[in-house]
Amino acid sequence: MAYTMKDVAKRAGVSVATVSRILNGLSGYSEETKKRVNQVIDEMGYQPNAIARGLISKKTRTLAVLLPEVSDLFASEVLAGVEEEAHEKGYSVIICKTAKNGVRTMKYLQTLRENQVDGIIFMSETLTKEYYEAIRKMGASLVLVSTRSDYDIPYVKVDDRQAAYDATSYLVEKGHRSLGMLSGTEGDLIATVPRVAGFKEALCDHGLPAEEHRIAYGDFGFSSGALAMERLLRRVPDVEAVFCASDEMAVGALSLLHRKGIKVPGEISIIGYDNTRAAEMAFPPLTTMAQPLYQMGKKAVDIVLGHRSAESLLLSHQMVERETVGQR
Amino acid sequence: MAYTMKDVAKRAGVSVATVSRILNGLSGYSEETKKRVNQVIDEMGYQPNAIARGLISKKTRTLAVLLPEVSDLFASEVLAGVEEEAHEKGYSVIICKTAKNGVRTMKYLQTLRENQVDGIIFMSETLTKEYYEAIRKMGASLVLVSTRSDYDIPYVKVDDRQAAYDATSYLVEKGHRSLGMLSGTEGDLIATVPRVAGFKEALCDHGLPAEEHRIAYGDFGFSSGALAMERLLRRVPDVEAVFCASDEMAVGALSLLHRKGIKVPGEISIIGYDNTRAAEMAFPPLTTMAQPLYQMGKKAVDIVLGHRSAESLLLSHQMVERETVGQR
DNA sequence: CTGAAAGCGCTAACAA
DNA sequence: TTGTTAGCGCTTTCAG
Repeated sequence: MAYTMKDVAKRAGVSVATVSRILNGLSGYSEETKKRVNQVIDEMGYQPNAIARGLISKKTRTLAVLLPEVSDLFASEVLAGVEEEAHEKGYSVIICKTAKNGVRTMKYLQTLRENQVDGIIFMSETLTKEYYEAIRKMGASLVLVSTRSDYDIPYVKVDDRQAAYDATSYLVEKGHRSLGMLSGTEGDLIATVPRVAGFKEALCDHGLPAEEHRIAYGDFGFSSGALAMERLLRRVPDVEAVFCASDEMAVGALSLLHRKGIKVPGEISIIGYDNTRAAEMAFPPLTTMAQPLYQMGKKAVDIVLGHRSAESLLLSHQMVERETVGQR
Repeated sequence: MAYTMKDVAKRAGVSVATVSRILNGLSGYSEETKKRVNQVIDEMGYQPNAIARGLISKKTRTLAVLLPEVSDLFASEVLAGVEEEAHEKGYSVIICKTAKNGVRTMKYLQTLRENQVDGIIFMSETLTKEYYEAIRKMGASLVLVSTRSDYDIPYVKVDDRQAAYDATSYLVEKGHRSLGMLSGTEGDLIATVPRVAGFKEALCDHGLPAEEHRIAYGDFGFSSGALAMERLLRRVPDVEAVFCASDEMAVGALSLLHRKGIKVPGEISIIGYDNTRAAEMAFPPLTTMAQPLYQMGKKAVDIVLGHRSAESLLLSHQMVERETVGQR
């Protein structure tokens, strides 16, 4: 059995109250007793029990991250940022895979409540009313990452419409005139609609055709990227450059193009989105519209801990030029 | 303020002991009171407080995973398995990035002790005496993933030497005679030495040259793969097939080969290790020696929870044939 | 400057 | 079948 505060108190010849004060840096003891108590603590190798502390303080110094999928390049990059910042601030982080499943998510929310987590970081999904209510009731603070909601909840994300607009414009500036897009899940209000809007808007503003058939939908994944690219090729045989809604889809497209013997960027230019590790590992290295994923994770923690006045953050996107976009 | 058991007891006209019994499925109450209490619980939306429960039971139903890096294809795949199995068993999982740093690791271990985690899953690193002692003192159960130690601690991993042996033999069977290896960090007892040994052994058994200069060391990462491949090419210009100690290094090699205009598998065959997502996303899709990463995560949880009698598990590796190895 | 004592919300003897 | 009560290890008044 590990030592308790009582043991320390007894051995140091003081009361537990005094030990507690010293441990918590409060006032109310002499330098002398402090020294003595600290010495005893070292001798005994005493460590406070965070559970007991949490029972009283109602604070557990624990955060939870809810994400659709753990083994996902996008998510794990953000997660890395969360872990780092939380660690620096002295918090632990619990991971919860929602699998975009309502029942599973609610079950997690219940566990989190029982475990009294202090804050929740909710990623890449729509916050339903049910989720929102559950979180509100448990009294945890909340921040959204890469999504937003109608409720007044702080979020940290990139301006997707603008980023898509900029990526598309970049392609146009490189001289491409027949553009196409490999989009994410059709109808996805969070990650698809704004990007499609940005894509079309950029084309319109540049006086280029923006018909619906220039957009091939997928699901953000690698295979869907290859499939969507194939469809796009059929529908727009003269396509010169393609904006992809995720790096994974872009890499899928690259793969298909390789297979067909179509040169990138020689014949077709490809631009990705996210700047996950997949982008640097692609061949040729993928030019992409970067989201500051790691930073987003760190900022989310700052916000959820209230160090950043619960303000939403629109982080800036950035073009990362590698080798899949050519000049025409 | 959320309701407590006392509130429920009062409202249902029973004692807290009875409520507790009902909640924990113990015996000692009539069907009638059970019904009434449960109804009150629903009405009030009462939820037990796991912190208070943990204070008494000394069990928190929380597991921790210690890994060198969060945003790593290998680690996140294992992590996904851990999360899934833990969730099924009703446990939460805390992530701790060690960054292969002793101070950081010890700090985490202290936090974990204060938070009374029930079990620790320690991944891909050497368990130092210091770590071991700390974990033993806190009384958490422990399991090693993708590593092992001199202490008698259960582990779940693949037989690296054998897997490397098999991968190399596969290359030989395909008719390749001048082989090379892109290895991980030189001297790494866990992930490098056994694989190098397996590689050499296979070559010897097949009567092929296995000189040290056929092995180029890197650090398991993408860039180091490209660099190592370049070195290997200089040292063994006629190399026909290369066994890589990780998929990332293999993809790095692929990248360099593309750049040099060397055809894979036409001129050189490449085989990876791990079967992470990088393998399927590579071009050409990477043939690789798969480790059952997700399964390893799940098994680790089973072991650490004692559902598997603290037995070590040597999971079987498996060749995943894709398109980077040719017949000669 | 220090200690006694009352909880935090729950479990588990021990009684009844 | 039920209730009473003594803690779990700690924080925090309130006295001294």
